[in-house]
Order: sequence, then structure tokens, then C-alpha cells
Amino acid sequence: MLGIDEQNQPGELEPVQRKSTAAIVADQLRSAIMYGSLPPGSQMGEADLAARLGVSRGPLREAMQRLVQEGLLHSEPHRGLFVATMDADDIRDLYTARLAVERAACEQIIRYRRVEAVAELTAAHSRMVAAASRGDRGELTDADQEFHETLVRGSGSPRLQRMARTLLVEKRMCLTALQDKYPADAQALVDEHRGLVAALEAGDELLLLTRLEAHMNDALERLNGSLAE
Amino acid sequence: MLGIDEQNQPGELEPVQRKSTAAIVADQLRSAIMYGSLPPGSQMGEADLAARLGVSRGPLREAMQRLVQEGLLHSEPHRGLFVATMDADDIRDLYTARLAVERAACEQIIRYRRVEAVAELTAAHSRMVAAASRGDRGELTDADQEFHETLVRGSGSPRLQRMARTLLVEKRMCLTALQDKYPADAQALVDEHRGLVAALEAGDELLLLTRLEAHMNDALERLNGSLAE
DNA sequence: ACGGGTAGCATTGTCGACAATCGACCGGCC
DNA sequence: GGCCGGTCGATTGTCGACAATGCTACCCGT
Repeated sequence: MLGIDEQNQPGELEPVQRKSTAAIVADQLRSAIMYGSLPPGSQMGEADLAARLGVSRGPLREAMQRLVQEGLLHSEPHRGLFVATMDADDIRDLYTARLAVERAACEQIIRYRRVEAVAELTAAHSRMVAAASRGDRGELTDADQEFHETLVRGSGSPRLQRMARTLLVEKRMCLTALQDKYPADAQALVDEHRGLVAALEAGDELLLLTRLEAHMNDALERLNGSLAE
Repeated sequence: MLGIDEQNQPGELEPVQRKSTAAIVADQLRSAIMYGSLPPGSQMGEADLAARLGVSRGPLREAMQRLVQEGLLHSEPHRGLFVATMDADDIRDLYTARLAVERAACEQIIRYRRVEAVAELTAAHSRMVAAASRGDRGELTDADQEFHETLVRGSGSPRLQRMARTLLVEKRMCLTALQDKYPADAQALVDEHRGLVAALEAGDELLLLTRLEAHMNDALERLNGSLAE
């Protein structure tokens, strides 16, 4: 099996893509979990997965240990590794963690990188607007995800970024699992994000944090509502 | 959102704790990094380490991939794995991340588990007092660490706990690396923690968060001061 | 003497095979 | 008929060996 997608920008010479195989495989698995290709609760047969990825079981196991550490997989010794399942408590917990991380990111941004962050976030938000106007829900969700990735990246904190990445994968996993029941309230989503950018642009920290908290609560409400079905 | 970790009562039989070898090895390595047995920047020779741990290279590599994911090791392909080094920026980042996590933990505690947390934290704090009165710096640092572990565990949030564990290992690593130059201001440390418990006991959220932030800033100051040597 | 090239060594990355463990199925016994 | 013990197949966990890569030190040419 070939087809390891690598995005090389021609002409731009960068510090060579020196990623270990385990890291590449881990990324692949993360994507598969995010987009539901490996649904929650499913067992990951090592032999099968290794064959599909074109690597041996060794590197695959190394990659899976990374995801175990992230909490995306859980291991039952001598039984196998399973994609994490999430109940209502987990979703709540996920959003308290997200709020903790993104709130800290906002504070860092306001303090050190407000102007640059506003530009980046405005761009990310316009992508959401475009997706919403086309009614493309998948693209809207992706844009939403990228918005928050951009937000945390803007903090310039490697640790917050690392935490946020895992949390966003989990969030995306939930959305994928519940996508049939998830309400398509595109306009509200776009508006909330615009509110965040506006507050940031105004440099109003209190307003920004308030809106962020409201945004998290709304998202949590939507998810829990869908889960209740 | 209740506590996950339940203390086992004697005679109460529980579902045997079966940890995979990779997890055990990872814990060992974490301890070794914390206590400076594997100093920052040092390379981890696979063959040597595997021999010392009594396992083969396979499980050892799996364990190391976990630590890479945590950010405690960084990998240079075909070169080896190295214990993470931390500069002044990293220390700052470490403390913004810690503040984010522990602040969120405090909010959760005040909301849902204030009374139990006060009891646990008081116990942890008394251990600090005892260590300080004996002038045992190592024990004091351990007690400090346990205090913050208890704090985050009190939140009942698995994700906050997972993040905090890594951050606390990094913090301990810094302290170990700088232990010669680190000022032994034991009394101030004990007082700050007592202030945290008091604010929590009073249920004064604003005061608690203010003091937590001050505590983080003080610790950061101390570390940066030591680093400047 | 200095730079370039090359051979050798050590370490990492990968793979296939063996051993241990678990769940499921089945037959026998109470 | 229901329960217990045993066996089988499948999967995971572990290991040792091979291949690939990077670093080091030496040698040679200018």
C-alpha cells in the first residue's frame, strides 16, 4: 500500500521532513479516528492494520502507544487496543479541558500576539463563512476545527498546542459519531466565532473570555442534546 | 463528574491492576527523568537501557514513544532519542500551561468537590509542613508535587490529570537540574500552599485563583532566578 | 597544512518468528 | 439440564537478527 500523502511546497526549502515512521503512522491513525474510519469502541487488529498501512507490527505498535498516551486508545493487556469510547461525562470533561486550554491561549494572545492572531483568525473565520454559505457541513466542521487550532497556535505555547490537538481530535470524533443527529445550526456557529474575533480585535479580554466560555457551553449543549437521542 | 481513582478498601477485591509492559517501562523512565537519573539532553542508548531494565528493545521503544508524545523526549530520526532540554522560554511555557490546568482544576473543585478536596489537600499540606520543619528539601519537593497532584486529581477530570502529570514531571526535572542553585525558601513555599487551602476552604473562588496565579508567578520567578546563575 | 572523500563502526529502524495469554467452543460429570 | 474442566484457534507480547542510516576518523590530493 502506497500513498502516504506528503505536502511539499515546491521551491520552498524547509528543514526536511524528518519524521519517524511511528509519527507518520500515528498521524494516520489519528485521522482515521477523527473521521470515524475507526469508530469508537472498535478493536484495532494489529496484523490487519499493519498490512493496510504497509508497515510491520513493530512501528505500528509504537504509533499506537502514542495514541494510548494521548487517551485516544485504551489498552487491555493481552486483549488488544480499542478506540476510546465517550459517554456524557467524557464529553463534559472534554469541554472543561478545552475551555482551560483555549482560555489560556486567549490570554497569551491578547498579551503578546494580538494583531497577528486577529489576521490569522479572520482568515480562518472567512473559511467558515464560505463553507456555511455553501451549506457544506463537513467543510464547516473542518473550518471550525482549523479556527481553534489557529487560536491555540497563536498562543505560541507548544504545550497548549499539544494538549489542544488531542482534545480537538476527540471533539471531531464525537461530531463524526453523532453527525446524523447533530443539528446544523451553521449560522449560530459562524456568529459565535465572529464574536470571538471581534472581542479579540477590540482587545477586550473579559469579553473574549466570556464569549469563549459561552461558546464552549453552547457546543457542549449541542453535543449533549444530540447524545440524548 | 465524580472521582475516578477510588482507594481500595482492605478485603475489597478489585479488578486486578494489569498494566502493559510498555506502561511500566514508561513510568520507570519518567521517574528517571524526574529525578535526574537521565539528565536533560542525554541520549538514551536503546541497547544499554533495555539491558538495564531487563526487557528487549521492542517494549522499550514503545515506552519511549509514549514519552515522545508527552514531550519529555524528542526524537531525531536515525540519531536517537534525547531527554528534552528546557530553556527560559520553555519554563515560562511550562508555567502558563500549569496555570491553565490547575486553575481549571480549582474551578471544578469549588463547584463540585470542595469539602473532600479540602480534606485531601490539608493532609498533603501537613506533609509539606513536616518536611519543612525537618529541613528535608527533597521530601519537601516531593510533598509539593503531591500537593499539586492531589489538587488536580480533586477536579475529577481525567484529561486535566493527564496533562498535569506531564507538566509536573517537567517541573520536577527543572528543580532537579537546578537543585544546587534553587533557593531553599521553604517557609514561603509552605505559606503559599496554606493560602491556597485556606482560600479553597473559604470557598472564595476569586481569592483562590488569584493566589494560584501568584503562586505560579513566584515559582517561575524562583526558577528563572536560578537559571540566570 | 587544509579540504574532500572514503571506509569503518556504532546506533537506530524494521522485520519475521516464537512464546504466552485469552475467549470460545465442546464434551463429560454431577 | 446445568455447570465445570479441557482443548483449540486467534491475538497479543516478546525477542533476536538483518538492513539502513549517520557519525567519526583516517587517508589522500592539492
